[in-house]
Amino acid sequence: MSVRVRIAPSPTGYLHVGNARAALFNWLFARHEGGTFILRIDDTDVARSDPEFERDILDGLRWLGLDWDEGVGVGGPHGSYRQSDRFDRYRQVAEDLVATGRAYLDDRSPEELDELRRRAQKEGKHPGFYIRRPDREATSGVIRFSVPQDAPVTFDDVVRGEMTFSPEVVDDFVILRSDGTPTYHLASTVDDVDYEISHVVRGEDLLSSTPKHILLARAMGAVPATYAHLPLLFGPDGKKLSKRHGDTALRSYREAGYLPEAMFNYLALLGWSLDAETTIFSRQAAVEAFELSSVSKNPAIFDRDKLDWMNGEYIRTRLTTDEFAARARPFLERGLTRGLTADEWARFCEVAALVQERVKVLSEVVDQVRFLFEDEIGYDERSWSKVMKPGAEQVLEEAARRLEAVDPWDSESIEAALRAMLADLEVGARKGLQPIRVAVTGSSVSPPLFESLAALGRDRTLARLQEARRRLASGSDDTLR
RNA sequence: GGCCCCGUCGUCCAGCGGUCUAGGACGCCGGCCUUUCAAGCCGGUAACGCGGGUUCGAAUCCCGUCGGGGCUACCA
Repeated sequence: MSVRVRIAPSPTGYLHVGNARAALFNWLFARHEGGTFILRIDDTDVARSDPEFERDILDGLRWLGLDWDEGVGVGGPHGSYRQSDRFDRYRQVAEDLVATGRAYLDDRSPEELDELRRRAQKEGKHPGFYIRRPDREATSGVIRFSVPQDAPVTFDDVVRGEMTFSPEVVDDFVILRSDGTPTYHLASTVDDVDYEISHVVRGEDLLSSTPKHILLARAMGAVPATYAHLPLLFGPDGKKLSKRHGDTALRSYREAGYLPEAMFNYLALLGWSLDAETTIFSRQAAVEAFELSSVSKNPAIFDRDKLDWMNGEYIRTRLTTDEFAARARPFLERGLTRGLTADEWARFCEVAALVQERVKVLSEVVDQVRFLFEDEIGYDERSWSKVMKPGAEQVLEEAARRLEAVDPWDSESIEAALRAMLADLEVGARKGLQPIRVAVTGSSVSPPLFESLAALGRDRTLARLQEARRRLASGSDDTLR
């Protein structure tokens, strides 16, 4: 039997990293098995669904490199892959189930239902214990699936092993709302059956719903899919990853300048490993090694620190300097809130290699090179007070004098001139170079000095040394930032 | 409350009865390198929740316990 898996996000929010990971595992499984990866949009919640979210989901999956073979955006042999287009089909299934006695119309009020739940709770039973087919016949209301009470539901979960649920804890769940729209359980299961999904690979939060899906599929006369429940993703507090934890939208990582390759690699490691040693691996290597059955059962905490490290690793070892510069450019221009001129772009490219090994995310680039593009740099107060000690004035003056004469204006000549100055003044590199760094870049932290000056250009360098000296002389703090 | 899942360093992952004085990665700490910051290199810190079994032998199997989590809607 060929493998057909799907990811079925509901467009009620931006693509969540948890869903992205579920998509990733489905994709890995499909690619490893030579199967089919399907994208379906579960928009049965018409009120909360929004096309913007659907677009975000598609963009996010593409960004991660998870291409799908069938589904929204690419089509396929099953017609629409959007559930809102299939409401008639779901309604038909629900009605058929009623006709064959496997489901029933229920017009009990919320109050009556609540009462039944309370009673069950009080008796220490499952809340749905008393919510079964009532004696009276209804002619309107919701349609509930009638859970057969004669046998437990057993299935073999690929990651968790054999699961058994006794029928009294599976409630007679609603499959069709009173307004005629299907619930998730119905729509999802009908689609899994209709689209011949072989494996349902999803989050563990749906583990307890699985008996419902199996029962429904069987009632439709189908063989239920094989199920595999992935461990959940937690925030640092050990709770299911949610908005409270900050960035749960994949797009925010994309916008912060994480590389899709790094994100892919990191996500793959949450609940799976290629082997005992390997941390960094390619998509291809992951596809080759992936086994659904070796997915971990433990929930995983999303660790931003490790992601940051990994992204830095990808930036500095998997990207050529040209690639880095090109990928950094949009982030740089956004940070600067303007486009770069050809001259400025060249200036950036001069120091790109040095910046490349210093950033963890692309959005940090602008902080490293802002001094190259903005004249009003201001001075970081702490940096200033740390280096502008007695003797700094002399260093700045001397540096200016010597830099004026440097020819050609490149990092080698600049370094030679400044090192000669250090020797003549008999000051160490730390003491002699830091004031220059702060004067020119505004901060005691910057890319290497000589290359920075070379990229900045002689005129700007001299002007900044001049400005720093003026400020030093006046004792003014008007340029502090 | 009911049902279900999970339990190895702070975090992620390895370990599938002996090779474990428990391995890798992030983080953290220290050192080296060094014009700052990074990076790099070297070294270190740190875990089998607890209690019973089973077994010649358990991180690995079983039971209990404790802890964490999920579900419990006319959301998905």
